[in-house]
Amino acid sequence: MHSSELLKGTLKTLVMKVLKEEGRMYGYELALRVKEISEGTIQITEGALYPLLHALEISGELTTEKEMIGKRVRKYYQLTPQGKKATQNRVKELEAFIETMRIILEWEKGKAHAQAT
Amino acid sequence: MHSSELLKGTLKTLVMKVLKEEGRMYGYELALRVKEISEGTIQITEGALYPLLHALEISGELTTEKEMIGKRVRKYYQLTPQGKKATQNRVKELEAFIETMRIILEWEKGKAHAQAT
DNA sequence: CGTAAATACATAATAGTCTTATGTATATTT
DNA sequence: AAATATACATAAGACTATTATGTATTTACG
Repeated sequence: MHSSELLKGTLKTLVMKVLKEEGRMYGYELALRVKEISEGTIQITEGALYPLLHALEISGELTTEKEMIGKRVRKYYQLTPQGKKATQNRVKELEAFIETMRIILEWEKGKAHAQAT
Repeated sequence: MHSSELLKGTLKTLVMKVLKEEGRMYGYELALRVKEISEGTIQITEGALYPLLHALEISGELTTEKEMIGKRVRKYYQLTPQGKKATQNRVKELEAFIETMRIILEWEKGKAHAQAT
């Protein structure tokens, strides 16, 4: 289980990335999938997930559809074209950030590091 | 320049890591070094840096020494043994988290990914 | 020489993001 | 029958960073 403070700032990107790959998901499913892919190390809490999804809907990055499963409402989310573009940009940004993190974590005083070109 | 929200949660680890490598630094120097190593993409603001250093001092992870440079006070920071251990743990945690991020970013629906063993 | 930029510290107000707690309700497992 | 899982939602609170503000010295530039 990763320290939760590390998740800050990356959660939105993760959710959007998974949604982009899956195409269409409901909230609970999304949380389970992230947990599964991360091998149990990332558990999205409901208090983080639902407000995040609502915010993405308001900003036009995803649309929702309600479905009745028995007597229960299930809310499916799907990225809009705008949301897909935003996801791509966010993913690129996160990849670049991760690369920077690696450079710093591998950095040692006085040692020059090779650069990927 | 990385989106600042990504920095949340990783800043403390970065600062401690750099301090561990350098051994002894003052705040301004630390901010410049991080900027330098990250090739300008991470700029620690003063409002984040100084409170962070103060908090690390209070929790016993670093000690400070004041030096007069001309008429100006300069405050040097140095990790305590406890701080060095904490840094190692944090670095390991961040590395594991980064690995998880990579797994998710590389994950595509229906594609199984090889695992490092 | 005077002004801007850099050096060097610090803190307060504010914003953003997540956790924890709470609430509701149905479905499944033990 | 009770506990757990499913499935949504929101409010209170904590934490972390930004932006703004403040002070003061030193260096660079025109």
